[in-house]
Amino acid sequence: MTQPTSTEQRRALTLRDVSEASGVSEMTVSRVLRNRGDVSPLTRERVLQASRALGYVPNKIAGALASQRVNLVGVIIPSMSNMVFPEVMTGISSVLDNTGLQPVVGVTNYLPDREEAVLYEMLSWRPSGVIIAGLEHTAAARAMMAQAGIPIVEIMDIDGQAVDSAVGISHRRAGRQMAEAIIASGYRRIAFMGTQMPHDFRAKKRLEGFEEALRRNGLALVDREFYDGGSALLKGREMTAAVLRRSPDVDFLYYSNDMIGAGGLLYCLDQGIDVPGKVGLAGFNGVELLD
Amino acid sequence: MTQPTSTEQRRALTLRDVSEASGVSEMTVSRVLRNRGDVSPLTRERVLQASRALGYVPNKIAGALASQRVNLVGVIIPSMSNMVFPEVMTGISSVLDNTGLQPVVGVTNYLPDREEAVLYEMLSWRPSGVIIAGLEHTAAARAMMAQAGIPIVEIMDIDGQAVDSAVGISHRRAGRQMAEAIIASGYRRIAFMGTQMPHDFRAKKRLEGFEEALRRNGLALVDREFYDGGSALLKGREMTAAVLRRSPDVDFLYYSNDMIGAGGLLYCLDQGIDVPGKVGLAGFNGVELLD
DNA sequence: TCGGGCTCCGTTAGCGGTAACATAACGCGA
DNA sequence: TCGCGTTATGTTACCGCTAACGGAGCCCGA
Repeated sequence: MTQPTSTEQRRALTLRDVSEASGVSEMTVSRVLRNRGDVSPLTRERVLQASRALGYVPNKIAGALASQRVNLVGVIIPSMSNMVFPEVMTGISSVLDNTGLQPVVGVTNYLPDREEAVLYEMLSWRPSGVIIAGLEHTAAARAMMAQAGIPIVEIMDIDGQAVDSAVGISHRRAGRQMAEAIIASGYRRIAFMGTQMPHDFRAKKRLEGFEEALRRNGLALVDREFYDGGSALLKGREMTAAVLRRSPDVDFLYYSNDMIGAGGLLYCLDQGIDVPGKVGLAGFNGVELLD
Repeated sequence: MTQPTSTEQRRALTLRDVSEASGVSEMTVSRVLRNRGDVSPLTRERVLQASRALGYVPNKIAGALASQRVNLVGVIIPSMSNMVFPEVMTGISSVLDNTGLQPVVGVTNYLPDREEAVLYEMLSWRPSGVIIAGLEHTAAARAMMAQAGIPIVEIMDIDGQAVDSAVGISHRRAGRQMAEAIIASGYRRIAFMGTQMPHDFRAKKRLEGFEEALRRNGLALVDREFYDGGSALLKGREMTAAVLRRSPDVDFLYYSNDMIGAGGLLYCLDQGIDVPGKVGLAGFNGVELLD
C-alpha cells in the first residue's frame, strides 16, 4: 500500500507515535502499557487514550529483545487427531492462564526428524520453557534441550531417561495392568488392534507391557491388526471385521485407542454380537469404556 | 545456574560466539546460516562446523526485529475438540509447508472477548498474516485486523462481510440442503440435537438454514436438545435417549456434529432401533454418514 | 599493464523496545 | 531556609541480528 487512507496508515505505529500523541517520552508510554513503575494517574490516562485512539499494538519482538524475556512456552506433541493431545493442550492452557505465559504448539506427526526441526524453530524464539511429549528424541534434539538453559518438561511418559524433568504415567505398566484386568475377567483369546506408527513409543510400550503380562500368564495374542491414516472410527470397523473373520474364536478385542475402539463397538452392535458376553472390548485413553 | 558445566554454558550463544570460533565476521556467519549472499564454500563449511559444534540456535527475535520480517501466520480457531479444526489445521500446515511460513494457533473457546485477546497477542508478534475462523468479531478485533496492514483471511464461513478476504462455505445453505435431502427421503418428524454455544455462529446459521427449509415445506422441528461440555460421544447417547423418550414418534435425528451423531447411532444400535428404517440419522462434518 | 567487473567479506547504522541510571519537581521536618 | 527523601519523568546504552553499502583481492581482455 503506497497510498495511505483514512483507515490504513502508511507505516507501522511505534511507541514514538504514541509518545508524540500524548506528549510524554517513549519510556513513560512503555511504563504505562506494561503497568510498571510509577506514573501519575493523569499521565497514565492520557497515554492510554492516545494509544487506544491510534490503535497501537505493542511490538513484542522489540520488547522481548530488549528485556530478554519471552512469555511463551513451546509445547511439542505428535498429533492433533488423537483426542488425548487436544485434551492435554486444554490442561496446559488452563494451568498457564494465570501465569502470563502463553503456549505455542508444534506438531511432529510422530516423526523424530520433524520433532527436531520443530524444536529448533521453537528454541529460536527463545521461549521461557518447553513441554514436549515423550522421552525419545534425536541426539541433536536432546543436545539442544540440554543447552537451551530453560526448563524442559517431558510429559506423558516416564519409562526412560529425561533431559530435565518428566511427568506422566508408565505406559508399560498401564499395558500390564490392562492385560491383567482382562485376564482376571476370564478372557483368554485376545486380539490387538492399533496404529502402525513406528515412532509412537507410548503405544509401543503399552503393547509391550500388555504382551509381557500375557506371557507371564501363559498366554499370547491370538491375532493383531495395524492401520495408518484414515478415519479412526471407520478403521476400527474395518479392522474389527477383518479380525473377527480371520479369527472367529477370539473373545476379547484390545484397541490401542478409543476411537478405533468405538468403531469396533459400532461394528459389533451392528452385527448383533453380544458385548461383553461373547466378545469383550477395551481401549486406551478413556473416551468411553463399556464392558 | 551460576556454575557453568561442560554441557551447560554460562550465557546464551550469539552470532559473535560463532564468528569468533570460525574466524569470520558476524555478518558472514549470518549469511551462511540464512543461505543468503555469496559466501565461499570453504568459509561456509567452517562456519557451519563451528555453529554445529557450539550448538548455536539463531535468535529469531533479533532477526525479525532487524529484518522486519516474521515467518509466522496466526491461525485463530474456536476449539480443538471439534474434529473439524484439527483437520483445518492439517490443511493449513500442508499448504504452508512449502512457503517457509509457520502457523501459530490460538484457541478462543467460542468467546468473542477471548478472540480479541488472542488476536491482540498475535498481532503483537507481527505475523505475516492471520487466518481466523468466522466473520463475527468484536469491533476492536475488526479494527485491529484492518489496521494491521497484513493479509487477513476469514475461513469457514462466507455468510457475511469480510475484513479483508473470506473463503469457505455458506452454512445457511448447507443447512437448507441438508433439510431438503432429509425431506426428500420421506422423513417428516425431525428432531435436532446440538451444542448450546451462543457464539458458534456457523452451527447457528446451519440450524437457521435448516429450519428455514423445513418451514418452506410446511414442517417444523418436532423436538430439540442442546448440550455443552462433556464427551461428545456420551452426550450423543444421552441426548438421543432423552429425545426418543420425550418424542417417541420422531423419524429423523439431525445432529449438529458427527461425534454426537456417532453417540446417537451407538445408542440406537444398542436399543435395537432400525436405522435408517424406523429412524434416520444425519450429522454435519462427515466423519461418517450411514443412512 | 591497466581498468573494470566480478566474488567475497567487513563496517555501519539501525530495528522498537526496555533496564538502569539520571534528573527535575515537590513536600516536609529541622 | 536548607537539605534530603519521594515521586514522576527523561536519557542513555544496549538486546542480537540484518540491510545497505563499501572495499579488498582477483581474473581477464584490451
